[in-house]
Amino acid sequence: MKENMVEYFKVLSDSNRLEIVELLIKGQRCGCNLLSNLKISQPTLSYHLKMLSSVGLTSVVRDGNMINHYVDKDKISEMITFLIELRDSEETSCKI
Amino acid sequence: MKENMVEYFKVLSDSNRLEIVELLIKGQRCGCNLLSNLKISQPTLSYHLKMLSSVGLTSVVRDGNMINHYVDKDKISEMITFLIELRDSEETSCKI
DNA sequence: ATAGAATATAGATAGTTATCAATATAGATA
DNA sequence: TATCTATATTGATAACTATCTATATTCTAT
Repeated sequence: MKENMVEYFKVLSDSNRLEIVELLIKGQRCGCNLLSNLKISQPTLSYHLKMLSSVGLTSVVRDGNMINHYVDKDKISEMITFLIELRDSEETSCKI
Repeated sequence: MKENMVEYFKVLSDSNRLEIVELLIKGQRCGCNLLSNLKISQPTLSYHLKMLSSVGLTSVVRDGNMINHYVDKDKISEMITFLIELRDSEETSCKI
């Protein structure tokens, strides 16, 4: 679980990737659409999209020539759950 | 807001720092205490603690020789709020 | 004032990351 | 099949990161 979180945090710790997620969460899009909304080259976008899907935050579905990307909201929910549990850890836990 | 999030994600995207936050959230601790719970050198710990406090995720309070660190839970709450709003963004938003 | 403990800084380094230009691949369709 | 569009890969590079050892600083208490 925690190792997953480190991966998710890492992937979201780049402003271009976070922007991509913000765009995708409103509905799936192809790379060419994303490209017109970002100030990066196509290979760089491809690299970022690969990072996102490599940890499972996004998935893809082909549509003819285009490849549509979408966010797996369950992964976002996992992050939310993790952070809530982290925040609400009891102070009375064993400190060693 | 979003730039803050990128910073928070970056700081939490290292397993040692996430471990530090998990230890600190249960109650404030000094570096020497943290050190005994981690497999890193004292300077490396100092470096990580500085990263955490530089973005405001932790703060410090001196207690004699020791410096106690504690997590600012409001920052964790900010992350939770951000992720919830991200996840629940309406699909009907403008796609351009 | 000196000594000891806790913490910080400096300097070095191996590894990682984000980025690009150039090129390759894959799929659709004329 | 030839070509066009979308996407991926390669190779290069500058910048950044995590880590260490060695050393410095800071504070407390003797």
